[in-house]
Amino acid sequence: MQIMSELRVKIGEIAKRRGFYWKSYEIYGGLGGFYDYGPLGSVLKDNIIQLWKEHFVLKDGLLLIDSPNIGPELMYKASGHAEKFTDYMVKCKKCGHAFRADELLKSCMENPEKLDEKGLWKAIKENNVRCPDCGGELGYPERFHLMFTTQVGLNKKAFLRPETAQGIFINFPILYRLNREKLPMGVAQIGKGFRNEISPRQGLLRLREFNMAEIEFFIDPQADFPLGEEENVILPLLTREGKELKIKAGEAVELGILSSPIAYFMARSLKFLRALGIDENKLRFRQHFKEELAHYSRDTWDCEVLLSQGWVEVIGIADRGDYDLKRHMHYSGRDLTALRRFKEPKRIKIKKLRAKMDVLGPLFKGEAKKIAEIIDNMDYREGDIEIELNGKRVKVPENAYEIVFEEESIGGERFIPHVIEPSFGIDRLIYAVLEHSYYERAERGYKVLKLKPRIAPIKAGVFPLMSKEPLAKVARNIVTLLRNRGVNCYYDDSGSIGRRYARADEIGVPFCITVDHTTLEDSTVTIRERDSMEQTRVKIEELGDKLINLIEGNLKFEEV
RNA sequence: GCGGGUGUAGUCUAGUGGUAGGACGGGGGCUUCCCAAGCCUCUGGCCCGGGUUCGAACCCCGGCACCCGCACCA
Repeated sequence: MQIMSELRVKIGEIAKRRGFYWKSYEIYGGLGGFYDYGPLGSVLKDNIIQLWKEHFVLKDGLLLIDSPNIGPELMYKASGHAEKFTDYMVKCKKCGHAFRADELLKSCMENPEKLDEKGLWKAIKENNVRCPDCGGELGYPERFHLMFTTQVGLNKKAFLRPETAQGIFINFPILYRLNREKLPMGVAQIGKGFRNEISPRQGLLRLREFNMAEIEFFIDPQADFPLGEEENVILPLLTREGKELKIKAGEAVELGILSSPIAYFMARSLKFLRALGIDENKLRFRQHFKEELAHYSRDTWDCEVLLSQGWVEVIGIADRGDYDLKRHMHYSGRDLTALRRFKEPKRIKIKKLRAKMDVLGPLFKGEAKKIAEIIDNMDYREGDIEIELNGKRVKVPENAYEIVFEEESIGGERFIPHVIEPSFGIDRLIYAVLEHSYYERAERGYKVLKLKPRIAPIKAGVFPLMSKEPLAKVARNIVTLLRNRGVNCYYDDSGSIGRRYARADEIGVPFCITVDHTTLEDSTVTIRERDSMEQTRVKIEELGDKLINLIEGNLKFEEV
């Protein structure tokens, strides 16, 4: 563990010195839980997001949306966050120290977390709870919100979103239509989330403003969910009961350990992490304990990665059931259901009532039309009917309506879709990638980030062997040539060639191009591969193609 | 939020009541120089605020941040 926490320090040191990330607002003394991404970190983040989009949005055919960070209070009442994302605090009137109200009451009652503020206040008084620090009298419970509040316009209360998910749920009807009213439907959103953490520590791992990539996958709970080619992916699981197993996705579903959609997204996530360069031996899916589940969740599996601080959640795959759509339906009054189509439309014969206007007209005069409408919409019944009209009870005689047989064709039934939510913590992934990529060569504490070429912020360094003409000029031309091909590269002629390789290795540059004296004779340059430190010569005119193929993974270095 | 620790150049660090020294890095230069080579040269620092003092990087108080533990947490 000693070595592990040294690793965290080393990553943090490189991050700041070379420009991956650093604490925000340092010149004003800093602000906890906020980080800046520097020139390298921003590109690394972009590359990871780009890979995520390819891996999920493109390959799983997801609908990508982008909704606001600020949302109205009512929406967060509906989502449950306004209520559940709150803790009650009590402050000591004497020493001013603050405590969580339910914590103080734990010793004298059961389930204090279920109390509202009045209940808490009553319980504190009844049990004569005093300040644990000084014994002073405690004040009235106050809310401590894990959501940041703000105001829209003059006085409309609003929140900064704690997750991007709500922006997807509330748009379900539009998205469902855009998906041509078909399920399953996956919707993705990449953006920021905000949580006013009580104690944000550990660098990028616990931020108050963080980047997330979320998928809300809407399914019909009654429909099959085929795993396809993910069936044989081997998943490392740690169940709620503490069982550790490595098992094929398909088998885990058969044994009832996982539901199909959860197994599917585990397999997909595993492949994504592999592409990022996460060490597969330091990765597991851990099932949440019952009491650990978020208020909206019925089952959750965290994908955890072993880092210097222990196992850290980087992805959460939650079964949110129909919780969110149901709540938003209730609070907004809108229809958020989907249609489950029958294989063949059902034809049903129904008995209905139809008003006879020739009888109703003379009987009820001006009110006849309204009464007829009510009768037409009534379920089948017999005998005289009593209906309410403008607060009055009205008796409609049996002969004022007739019974008709109608045949209706019903194409399907409406239901509230269930949601599977794979949620990715981008900042945590960035940190995990850095830790898992870091190693030192035997000589002189030489530091290397073995970032995969696809996500490495800089793909190539171009060096003249000596900073002399015409070598330097040729090297500069190569930089221009590569940039025109879209390869992010840089020129460096400072210090010895070894030092330039070392600088490049430390920030994960996968390939270095060197212009030497041979170049002047036959227009070839060397490509040096970062991890093997081996070199090969290629013609300048082939350099662009070969480098791009190396970066994309279409070509292995040994094949060049 | 509680308890303990820490805060000196970009990074790591020496110093301790008389306002800072090193190493590495970074810039420029020299050396036909392929894995942090050598030489010359330049660059740059006491977390912030208040107090004690003739004088504070050092002592005291407050703040901010970081680390360890507890608690909390998607």
